[in-house]
Amino acid sequence: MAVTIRDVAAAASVSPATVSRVLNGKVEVAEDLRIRVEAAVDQLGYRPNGLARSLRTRATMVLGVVIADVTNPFFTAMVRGIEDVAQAVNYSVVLANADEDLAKERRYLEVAAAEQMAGVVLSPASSRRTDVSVLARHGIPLVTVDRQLPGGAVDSVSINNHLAARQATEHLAAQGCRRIAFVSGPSVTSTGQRRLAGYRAALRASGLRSDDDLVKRADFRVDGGYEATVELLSSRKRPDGLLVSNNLMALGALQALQEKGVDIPRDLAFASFDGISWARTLRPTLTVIEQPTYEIGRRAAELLLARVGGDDGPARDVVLPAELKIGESSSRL
Amino acid sequence: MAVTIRDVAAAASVSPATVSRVLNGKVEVAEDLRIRVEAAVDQLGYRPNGLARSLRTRATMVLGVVIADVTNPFFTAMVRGIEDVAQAVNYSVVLANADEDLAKERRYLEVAAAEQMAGVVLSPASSRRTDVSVLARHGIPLVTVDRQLPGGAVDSVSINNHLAARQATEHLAAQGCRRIAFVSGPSVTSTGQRRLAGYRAALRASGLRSDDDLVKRADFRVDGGYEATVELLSSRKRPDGLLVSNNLMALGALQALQEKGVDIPRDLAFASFDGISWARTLRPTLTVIEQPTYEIGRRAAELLLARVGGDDGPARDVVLPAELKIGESSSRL
DNA sequence: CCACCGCGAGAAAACGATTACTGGCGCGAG
DNA sequence: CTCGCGCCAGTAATCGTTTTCTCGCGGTGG
Repeated sequence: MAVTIRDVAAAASVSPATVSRVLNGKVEVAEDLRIRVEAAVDQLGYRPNGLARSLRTRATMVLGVVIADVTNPFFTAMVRGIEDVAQAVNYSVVLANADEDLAKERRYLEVAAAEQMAGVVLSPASSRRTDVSVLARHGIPLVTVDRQLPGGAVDSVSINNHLAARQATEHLAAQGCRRIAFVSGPSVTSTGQRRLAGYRAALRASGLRSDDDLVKRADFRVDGGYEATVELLSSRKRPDGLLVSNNLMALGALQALQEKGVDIPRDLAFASFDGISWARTLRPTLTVIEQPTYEIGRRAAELLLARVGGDDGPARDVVLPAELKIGESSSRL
Repeated sequence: MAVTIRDVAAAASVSPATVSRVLNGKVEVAEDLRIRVEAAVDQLGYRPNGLARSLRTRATMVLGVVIADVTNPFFTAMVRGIEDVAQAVNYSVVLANADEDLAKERRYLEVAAAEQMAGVVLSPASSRRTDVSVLARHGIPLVTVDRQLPGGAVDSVSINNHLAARQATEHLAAQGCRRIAFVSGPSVTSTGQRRLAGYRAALRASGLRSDDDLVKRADFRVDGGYEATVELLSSRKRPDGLLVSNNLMALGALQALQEKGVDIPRDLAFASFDGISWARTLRPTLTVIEQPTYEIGRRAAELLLARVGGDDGPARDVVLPAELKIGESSSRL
């Protein structure tokens, strides 16, 4: 059914080894043989079996990208950056959706190992419980993005989440907000932790009282942001500022605010992480901490390809600048 | 370095064959051997090499999904449907981003073939020039989604694009629009063709004159939608209705309309294909043709898995219902 | 009591490629 | 002229599994 290298060899009256040599072009092969082989190849429509090849060479030209949420434009934009770098050197990129779920994440890491992917880009579902040992065991390089793993043993690309959250919170404080609420991501992710810490640091720096009722943890999804915000608004003393720690939750929050008739920015100043590139049409325009998503992807891919190429220097943590873009949603002055 | 089945066999003092049998659980193996093997497996942390396994069995438990644009929530939502069905029967799903680019698409189809994926879900970049023969040659089942291939030889899941476009256009006409413009997708995609045809049919049915200046082709991306709309607005006789044939272009269109100070729906009634989940927070609310994205993914996966399972009945075209959801953006009465 | 049958486990072939090794040939140098 | 070296292509080993085949053992039936 499928045509193999032996079929080609037979058709060209040469040995399989010669066919292989022609195809990989590493060593010289006599002109006439090469021509016969090439003719046979495209007459038969031969495609090498990638599995067999990879099994033998112990290397694929495929990078795996295991992201936390495939429906989040933050991650998909990043993927574009990875792809562009990878394709330039002839690597393919496949995506897997871990869905913020440790079991799925693990499963896909095992797939990556089983398929002997050349390298993996991962945004770990949990800083503590994500287990990347399966990759290490197979010698597969890993770069984390957006989130980090403890120990500092693996390369990472991210932004300074603590600083970014702090700046955004201080911005809200500077706008006169006294009760600044925070919709946090899962505390098991490094970004969740650091953004929360940055928020708290900003409150201290601004001389504002930290109030546990003002912090809600959600799951980085739209519905979670919605519910967290509804809760925040149901308290006796409503917040007058709100920072949401990712884009999807921000959408949920906005909907909740709208439904409750909260006017932005008059009643509440609003800011969130991760612009949604398409939010330009929203009014009021949003104040966001914008991450260089495409660049994050690029850098991650570059780091990874360097490792794939044999670089075994110490782990690097690339920290890219995030920008606080102030829009109408937080302008109260 | 990596631990193989022979290592396990040696550790358990059995033959590799026995280890394989224990792991796959097909045939009975004596209790004591089984226990020894299992102990050795998790003492050594053994993971079977997927490449070798797939090479031998000529089958993987991986489905490939090659989509036209990974940053488009329409496609990623669909992926979730595919995943849920696949994971339920222990298949993994990997994504590839063809980027509406025939070369990249081809490349990923070849990767799918080379990796001997069990099946492929594809939204073809071109109805005519997309070449899926590499899959056929390897006997890899294929299901197209959102778009179809000519010949009716492969399973597909989509909506009735002609009807949907027609209904939306007729709705705009019923709102009193006389000059209804259309921002079309690439004419090389089946959806692009059919939506355009539906639009034209509606104009005829409504007794409206069809005017070529009212139709702009763009590329299914935000910027394309923006530019097309700017052009439409720059004509002497501005349209008073606009249908945009996908979600990303709709965003671009909205931005253009906003910048040009066009009031929706007073100056222009607006409708578009493919809801954007977060558009709920937009004012005015949008009139959209909403596709059952998750369900499209589910059905595609089910069809595909049936084929993987050996079903070789005639090709099926599943047509799911789309719903015209009327929002404020088109309500002029 | 022997032969055969069945069963369970090991030996070995296979999957389809790459690549180390081998052998033959041609050419150059001694 | 002969020896040897180098080059090129073919043979065969190899990657890590699965699976067929084979073999040995024990039990049963004739």
